[in-house]
Amino acid sequence: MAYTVGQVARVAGVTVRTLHHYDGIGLLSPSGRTPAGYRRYNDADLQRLQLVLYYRELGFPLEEIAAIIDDPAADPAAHLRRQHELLTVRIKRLQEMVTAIEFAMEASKLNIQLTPEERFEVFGDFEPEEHEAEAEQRWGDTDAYRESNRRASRYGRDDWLRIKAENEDWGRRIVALLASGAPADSPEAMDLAEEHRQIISRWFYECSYEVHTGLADMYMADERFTSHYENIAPGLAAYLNEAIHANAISRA
Amino acid sequence: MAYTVGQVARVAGVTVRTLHHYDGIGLLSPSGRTPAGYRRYNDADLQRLQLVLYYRELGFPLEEIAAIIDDPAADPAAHLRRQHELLTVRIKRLQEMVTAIEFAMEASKLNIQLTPEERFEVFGDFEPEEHEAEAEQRWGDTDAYRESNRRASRYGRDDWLRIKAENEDWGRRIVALLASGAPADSPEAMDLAEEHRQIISRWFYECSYEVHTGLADMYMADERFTSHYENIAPGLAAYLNEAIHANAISRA
DNA sequence: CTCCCGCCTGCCGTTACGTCAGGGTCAAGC
DNA sequence: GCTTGACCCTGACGTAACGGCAGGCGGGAG
Repeated sequence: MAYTVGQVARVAGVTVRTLHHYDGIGLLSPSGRTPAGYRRYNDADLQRLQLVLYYRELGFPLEEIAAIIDDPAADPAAHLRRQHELLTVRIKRLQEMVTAIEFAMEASKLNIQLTPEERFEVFGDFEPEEHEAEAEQRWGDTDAYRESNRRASRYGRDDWLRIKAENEDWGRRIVALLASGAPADSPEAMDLAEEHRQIISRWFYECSYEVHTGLADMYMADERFTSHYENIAPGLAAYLNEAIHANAISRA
Repeated sequence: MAYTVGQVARVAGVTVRTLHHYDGIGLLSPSGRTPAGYRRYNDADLQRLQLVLYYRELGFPLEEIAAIIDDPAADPAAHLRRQHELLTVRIKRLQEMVTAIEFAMEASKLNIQLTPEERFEVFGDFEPEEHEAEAEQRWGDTDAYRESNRRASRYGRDDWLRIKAENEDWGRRIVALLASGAPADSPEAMDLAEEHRQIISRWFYECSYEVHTGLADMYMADERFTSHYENIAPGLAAYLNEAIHANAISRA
């Protein structure tokens, strides 16, 4: 029913010094002391310690942990639910890192060179939530968006490598075409626009000509997309936009 | 091809100060400087940074990370394999925490009270590896051991709750019997011994009478087991041992 | 009564940065 | 050519979460 520091430390897998520290900062003070001044922990203290350790494992600073635990509006069950949720989020994050590693392993086997952005995708501050929120706002709750998400979540590393390879191949060809001076409404340019549409259809969602031109206009309106294409080759964004429109008109 | 601190920081999701720090301690010094003294990072630096961040995420101290990365006997592929392995270990650990949480949620729903040991199972220093290594040494590569492991790995929280409940029920009854003064070779004691054998058979592995008596002797020889039973009630370990032997003889 | 282990309270050390302070740099715009 | 704002530099001190040690009391086994 009552435990000394050493016993608590052993069963909880922490050091005595840690318990002293938690006592010192008021995060976990034992419910009592012996006449000699020895700390005595009871079951309630252990329960609290368990909460502390879980939240600590999840990366919270101790001060915040104190606030969370002392929140009067949180019963034990609420903590369990919360920790469960946080744990699954962390696991998901680590699994993303695993797929990133697997991706890199595949890429290195195939001698594909990763860009810095790809390298740090899992760390970078592109903030998937932000991204996703923006995409949702922009795309709305359209069928295409949901379809894309549904399909994308099914792809494995091999698929992504294929997509990447296809995309890079296509990119090289349109850059070459732009450099060659062929106009954006030339048959070659329109063919590449058509190919772009089919890549999207094959891998992400059914992309009609109408949807395709809408996509092209969005590319132009969104600085993030234009800068992406402009970085590949200056003038490419506008060139692609024009080619997509020409293609849609000629095939309609 | 060459990046400033700020650019590197943004893409890698760290602060500029962190890069300064890594430079300061020699963990990651940029390959060059501009005439004005600005740090210039190239692709190789970014690659190294990526390694650093992965190992950091995995909880390694920076000094150790430097040693790992500068290990001449580790090519990029080896790092990928290593990180992959470490990540899966961490994921497994977190998943154990999840099952522990789920276990606690179930237990709290059913109003079952957890013991401190159970509470800290996932943290405690019982060191599963140590445990497992010992069990393997002790049990050898027996069929029973493998069977037990195979079955145990299939159980979910509900199963464990059932096992726990059954076990506690059995425990209460044998403690009561011991307290009642019934001798260890009384029919009641032998019935409880038989029940013990069947619990093991049902949940873990086929437990013959011979195996059962062997198990009982091992309990007696192993201080960890005896102290477990002695903690429940003094004299219980020896009582159970005797009852199991009596039961095996009478049914043989 | 002694011995050894466990507990106590300072107090300084360490890791991995955060956070200014004080001062140069660079590209853009007037 | 000059300003301006964003970006870079080097100290230097601060912080969180303990680790580790010193110096001293407590307590039960022999």
